[in-house]
Amino acid sequence: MIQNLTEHDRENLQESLAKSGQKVTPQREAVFTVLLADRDHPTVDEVFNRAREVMPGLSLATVYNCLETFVGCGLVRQVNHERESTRYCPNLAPHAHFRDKETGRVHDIELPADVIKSLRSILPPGFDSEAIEISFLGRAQGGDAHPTL
Amino acid sequence: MIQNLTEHDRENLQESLAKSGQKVTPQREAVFTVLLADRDHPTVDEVFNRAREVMPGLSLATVYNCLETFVGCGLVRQVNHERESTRYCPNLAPHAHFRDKETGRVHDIELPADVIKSLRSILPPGFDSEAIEISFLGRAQGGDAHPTL
DNA sequence: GGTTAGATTTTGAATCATTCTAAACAGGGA
DNA sequence: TCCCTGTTTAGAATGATTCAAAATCTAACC
Ligand SMILES: [Mn+2]
Ligand SMILES: [Mn+2]
Ligand SMILES: [Zn+2]
Ligand SMILES: [Zn+2]
Repeated sequence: MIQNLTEHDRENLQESLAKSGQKVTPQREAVFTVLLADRDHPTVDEVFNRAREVMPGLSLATVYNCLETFVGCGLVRQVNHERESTRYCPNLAPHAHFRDKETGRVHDIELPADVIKSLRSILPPGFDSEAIEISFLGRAQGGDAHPTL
Repeated sequence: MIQNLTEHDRENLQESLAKSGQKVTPQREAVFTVLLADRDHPTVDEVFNRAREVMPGLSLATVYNCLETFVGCGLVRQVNHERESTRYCPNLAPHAHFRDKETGRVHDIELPADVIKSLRSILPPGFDSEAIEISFLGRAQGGDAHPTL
């Protein structure tokens, strides 16, 4: 069931879009709502199908457009694994991703500042990095008592 | 100019293939030679074009087949960045990748054991990782005095 | 209230890396 | 030589994403 955005989330959406001269539209609001509802790193198709439940006329191209817009605004991150469909993540805190080989599910893994620092430190002089992507592949046993939920 | 494989590299190829019941073929040897000649993380098309110089009848499908075989044998790694074409890397040492935003080139970054350890340590209990991928995005100024060359 | 310019959405076609299929090919025994 | 099996090949198919053009919406202005 898709809840509406909280006042806070709506403002966040509104302001982030405004910064790049763009507006809140019903489609953007629906797509953003879907992303915040289940932070399970959905693919475009998954977002599309979820959003259509509440906005039947929504088109796939619009979902692509909205997600691209959000990435441009810094509202969400793309998450890629090999050449599978791109997934989308509204968690803006620095974090790595863990892909469960068995379920295919993607989990967020908190990334402490000192680990980021130790990673940056392996770069030879002259290498200036503005983004680091870290992904684990393996199995996540047991329940879901982790940051994703 | 594409050199032949060293005796050592040929044996490595032969034995790795043999382990999974496969043989050295002229096509596989050509593709492997190309991978070892310039460790610049070529795409399939780049491998194809380089290999054709020495084996004009080679087909693109065969390059895909050979590379898939090598990945299966553990002879090479795939390197992906977002949804760009997959690149191939014959460096089997644990290493991260640095993508230069300006040139598009991919550089190998040595990955010390203690950094790997500190990364594993951020996984919550129950998360068992068998592979970690790390990629930096940024600019690599200056010469090429780094592990790639 | 109507008009208009610009942004947004929609549909359907195009792209393109990759995978698939089925037919040739190779080569080491029987 | 003939067969068996793995390999290669050409071309078709796939599928996520992007593109192009027309339709729709919105907000500002008259
Ligand atoms: Mn889980
Ligand atoms: Mn360089
Ligand atoms: Zn995430
Ligand atoms: Zn590499």
